[in-house]
Amino acid sequence: MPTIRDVAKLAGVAPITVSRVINDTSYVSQETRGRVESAIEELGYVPNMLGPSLRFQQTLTLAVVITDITNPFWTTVTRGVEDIAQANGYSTILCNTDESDEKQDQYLHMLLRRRIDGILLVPACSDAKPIELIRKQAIPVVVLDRRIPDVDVDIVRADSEAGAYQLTQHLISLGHRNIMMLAGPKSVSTSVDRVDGYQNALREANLPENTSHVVWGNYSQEAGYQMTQEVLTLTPRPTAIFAANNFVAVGVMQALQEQGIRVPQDIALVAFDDLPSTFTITPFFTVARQPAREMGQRATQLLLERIKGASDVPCQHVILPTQVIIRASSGERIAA
Amino acid sequence: MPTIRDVAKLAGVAPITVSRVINDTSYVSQETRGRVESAIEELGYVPNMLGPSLRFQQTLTLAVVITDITNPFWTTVTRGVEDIAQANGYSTILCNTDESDEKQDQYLHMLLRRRIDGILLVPACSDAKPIELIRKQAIPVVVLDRRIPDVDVDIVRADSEAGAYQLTQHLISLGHRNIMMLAGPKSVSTSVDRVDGYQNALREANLPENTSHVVWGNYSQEAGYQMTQEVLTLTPRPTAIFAANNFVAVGVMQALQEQGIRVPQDIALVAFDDLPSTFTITPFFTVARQPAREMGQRATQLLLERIKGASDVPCQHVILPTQVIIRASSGERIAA
DNA sequence: TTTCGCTATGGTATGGGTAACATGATACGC
DNA sequence: GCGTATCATGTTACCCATACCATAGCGAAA
Repeated sequence: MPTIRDVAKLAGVAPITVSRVINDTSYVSQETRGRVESAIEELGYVPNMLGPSLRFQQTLTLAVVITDITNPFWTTVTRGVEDIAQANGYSTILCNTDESDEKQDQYLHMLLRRRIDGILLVPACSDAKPIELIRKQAIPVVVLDRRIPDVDVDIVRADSEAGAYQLTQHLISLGHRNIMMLAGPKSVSTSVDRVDGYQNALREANLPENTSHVVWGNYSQEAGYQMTQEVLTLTPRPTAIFAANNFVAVGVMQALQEQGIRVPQDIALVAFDDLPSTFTITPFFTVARQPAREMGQRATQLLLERIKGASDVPCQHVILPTQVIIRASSGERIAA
Repeated sequence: MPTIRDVAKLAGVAPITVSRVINDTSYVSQETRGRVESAIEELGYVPNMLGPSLRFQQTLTLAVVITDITNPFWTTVTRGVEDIAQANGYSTILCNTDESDEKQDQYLHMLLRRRIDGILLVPACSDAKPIELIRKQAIPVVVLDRRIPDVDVDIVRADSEAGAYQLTQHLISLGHRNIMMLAGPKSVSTSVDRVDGYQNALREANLPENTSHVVWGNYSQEAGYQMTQEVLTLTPRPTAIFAANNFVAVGVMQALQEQGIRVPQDIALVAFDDLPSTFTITPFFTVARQPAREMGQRATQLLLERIKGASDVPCQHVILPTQVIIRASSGERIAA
């Protein structure tokens, strides 16, 4: 593969002159420029970034570490990241941890060895360790979507609590008094926040304490399916179900359909996270939609500011609003 | 950030000794090893890959260039790539071109500047240029999913033609004689192959020439929606529709539902590519499923062999079989 | 005429890890 | 007692692009 020296030799100039032609950083005569450009063309020269990366400790690379690449919510967040990264001349590396702490650790070490310039992290656990690991290398990091207790770090997330509060309120306003919450893992802050929002709505509606029913599981379709089967054996049977995310909601629907239970006639259903329109033939779920792309954009802007040296500014905690979209799955007002 | 020299100084040894401890490449006494390990721990030292990458022209990085990150088919292929890459000590960079030739070009140049070790490319167009660009830098490349005419290059793809042939045959066996094919772009080989499979099936069933009806569009839900609206104005109305991919199928369903046309009672529907089970509440579409994850794995194995220097072996063209899954959307046998 | 600024080009040092080579020390066999 | 194998550690050079400093010609202002 040709180097800048090969180009220089062919054009009869010094390497630095070739560099100047490529980056337009200083005076080069038209005549010399022409010779250099021909040489570049002839050799098919592509500059090697690794030299400057090593020299100037800057790789112009960001990393996005997400927990589930099959969830369109995360791929949409990733697009938001790319929007801003690309506009600022940065490339992105996408890492998928599958919610595994171990995989996350592997990826983080890999990223540190590569000396990437910044990390956008969706933590696989509510642990301070990964943040400390990154901080020790003085690499800027912005946490996405999830709170981490007892760590002062930049965070960009959606308002899970308010969204869950509104969804629950919507169900209550329709007359529901026995609402089942099918939550994600206890170790993930969004899951905890959504349960809090749900319980706050119940409390503020002055419903008796024992109306709160929460089943903890995880953010997957299988979990939604199993939790629903469990819930259907209860008496009295809940009149509404709150699914903590989109995958859980699909699992719920599968279990209900299998048992011949109709939504919303027999049981009302609401969920967090919208499903992508590219897959849902008829939008059906009443949901709290998170501004996924904007989350990615905001987080990346913040990260780039940190990279550019705003290290004295105190850590920010950006909370974006969710949007409740009422559709068929939550049904009409029911009799008391 | 500490370097190997800082560690060496603290441990009272030469940098190379630290290197030997980390990589276990030569003799180091237990006592020295202990001192070095403590120093690494104390400084929180993480080796900088950029040094060796520059020196030995090896970044231990592969790139996957896909055309649509929102399509789970491609994220599944990507997982297959990661399976093999990670097992061999390689990291992957994921690039999303959105079927744009220009974006593809930008990404490829970025990857070349980074001196990644190999590229898995889903070409955004049937053009030989991107391959030539990569080849000029002597970087191994394996093409995924799509044929490129007049270029000798390794390819791993699914058998679009056979899958389309079988799906069409299935419709014919159910009595359909007026089957509409809603294809992808003419510039993408899978689209062309699926049309060929469809037409071959018609021909072999000895159906009259004029039974072949193809509308060219692209692989999106919007296109499926629009093409369907167009098709519904035809007389006689087709009794069956063949959607060239999963997104198109969803668009078809939306258009049909809007017009109150039932599937499969009024129109039968088959499609290429399965929808992920995490989204589909009840699997409904009769589809030809491609072995996505396996495609990624096979392609990566091949790429790694090329990287390890099997450059004299002639280019391979791996074609994996598709699997036809018959579900409700294609319906029962109809009257002639 | 001298000084200054602008144009145009080049030499050298730098960054971090490690292959290749070099240097000792100890141990063992004959 | 000497050659040889093994253990243990160190020195130097290298990869590539470019910031920094240096050089020199030329025209214009002082």
